[in-house]
Amino acid sequence: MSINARDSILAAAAQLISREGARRLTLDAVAAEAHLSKGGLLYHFSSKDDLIRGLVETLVAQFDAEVETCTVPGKPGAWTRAYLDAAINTSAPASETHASKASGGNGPALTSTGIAAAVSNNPALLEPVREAYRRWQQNLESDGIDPVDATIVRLACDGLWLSDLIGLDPVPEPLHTAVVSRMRAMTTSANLTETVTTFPEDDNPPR
Amino acid sequence: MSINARDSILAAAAQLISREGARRLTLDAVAAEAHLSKGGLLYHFSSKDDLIRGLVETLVAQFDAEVETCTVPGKPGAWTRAYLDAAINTSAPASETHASKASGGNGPALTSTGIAAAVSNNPALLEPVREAYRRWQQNLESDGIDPVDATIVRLACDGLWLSDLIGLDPVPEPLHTAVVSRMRAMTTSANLTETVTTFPEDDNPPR
DNA sequence: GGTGGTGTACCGTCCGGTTGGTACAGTACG
DNA sequence: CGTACTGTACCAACCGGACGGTACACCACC
Repeated sequence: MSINARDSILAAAAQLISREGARRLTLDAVAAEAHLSKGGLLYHFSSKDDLIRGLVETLVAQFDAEVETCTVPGKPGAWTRAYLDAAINTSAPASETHASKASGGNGPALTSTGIAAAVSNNPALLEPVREAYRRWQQNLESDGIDPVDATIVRLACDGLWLSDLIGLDPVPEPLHTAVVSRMRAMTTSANLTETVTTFPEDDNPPR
Repeated sequence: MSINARDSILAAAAQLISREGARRLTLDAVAAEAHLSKGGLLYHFSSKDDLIRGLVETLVAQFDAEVETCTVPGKPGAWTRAYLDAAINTSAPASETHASKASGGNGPALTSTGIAAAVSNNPALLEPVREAYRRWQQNLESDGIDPVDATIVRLACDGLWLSDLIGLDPVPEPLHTAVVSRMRAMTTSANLTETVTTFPEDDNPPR
C-alpha cells in the first residue's frame, strides 16, 4: 500500500487527528489507521515524540514547497505574495471543508494537524516551526515592499490558518475573496522602508 | 485563601498550563497547584471537561470585558479599534513575557491557555469560542468602516495571538509598534460598504 | 544448489505508570 | 444535626514503550 511506509504512517496520523482530534493520537490508533501493528509502527518511529516530530517537519517542508510553487519571481513583494497564496491554498477554501477525502492516494494535506498534536503533547517539538517562522519573517522584511504591510499580511494569514485549526466559521464568501484581494494589493504597495523608520505617532494609545 | 474557590482553581489551572503545557493539565496537578486535594477539586468541577469548559468560558468573558473596557464609543470603527486594543493588551508586550508572575492575587491572564487545553482534550469544548467569534465577526462587519479592512485587522490580531500561543518569536520592536499603528489607521478608513459589494477583480489568481 | 548468516520489516503480548473518576470518612461551622 | 467542603484510598481503563518472535529477501561460500 505504500512506496514509503513512513509517509503513509504520517498521512494516517494526520487523518486521524483531523478526524478525531489530537487527543486520540495514540500509538495503537495510529497503527490501526495505518493498517499496521504497534510494533511495526514503533519500528519506523522510535517513540511518539518521534512521530510528532515527523509530522511537524513534514508540515513545514510542505508549506515551504507550496510557497516555492506559488512564487512568481521578479517584482517586489513576490515572496509575500507567495506566502499569501500558499496560506490560502493550504487552508480550506470555505466550502469544501470535508470534501476531497477519497480523492486518491495523497491523503489529507496535513496542514495544521501536526501543530495541534505538538501543542498538546510536547511544546518543545514546535521548535522547527519557530525556526521556520524566523526564516519567513526575515523573507517578508526584505521583500522590497513596506515591511509593515508584509507583516500584517503574514499575521492575517496566520489568523486564517488558526481559524481552521480550531474550527471557527470561515469568513463568509463575498468577504473572503475581497479580503484576499485586498491583502494581495497590500503586497504591491510602493512604500519603501521610509515608512518604517519614521513610524507614525500612537495617537490613540492602547490604554 | 479565596473569596471564590472556583475562580482560584481556574487561575491555578491557567498558570499550570502556561508554565508546563496543556498536556500536564491533570486533575492531580491542578489540585496541587490550587492547594487542594483531588476530591476537593472534583467537588467544584465535576469532571475534567467541566474544568476546561470553565476555563474556556472565563477566557471568552474576559476578552469581552477587555473589549468593552477598550471601547471609545462614537466614531465609526470604534468596535474594531476596541478589538485591536483588547487583543494587544491580552497578548504579551514583546518583552515582559515571563515577568509579573508573583505580582499579586490576580494570577496570570488566562489568555490562550484554555484554548490550548480544549484543543488537545476535547475539541467540542471550543463551542463557546466559535460562538463568540460569530458575534465578533458580526460586530466587525457592522462597525461603520470597510468590512474588508475590519476583517484583516481581526485576522491579524488572531495571528498575533496564535503567535504567543505556540511561542513564536514576537514581531521585533520597532516593527511591532508600526504594525499596530497601521492597523489602527485601517480602522478609520473612510471607505464604506461600496468597496465590498463590488469587490475587486482577482487580477493574479491564487494559482 | 543448498546451507548458513544477516538485515529489514513487521507482529502481538506484556508491563509499569499515569489518569480520570468514585467512595467514603472526616471536619468546620451555623 | 445538616450543609459545605476537604482528604484519603482506591479502581479500572488506558497508554507508551519494551521485547521476543516471525517472515522473508538477499548474499556468500562451499
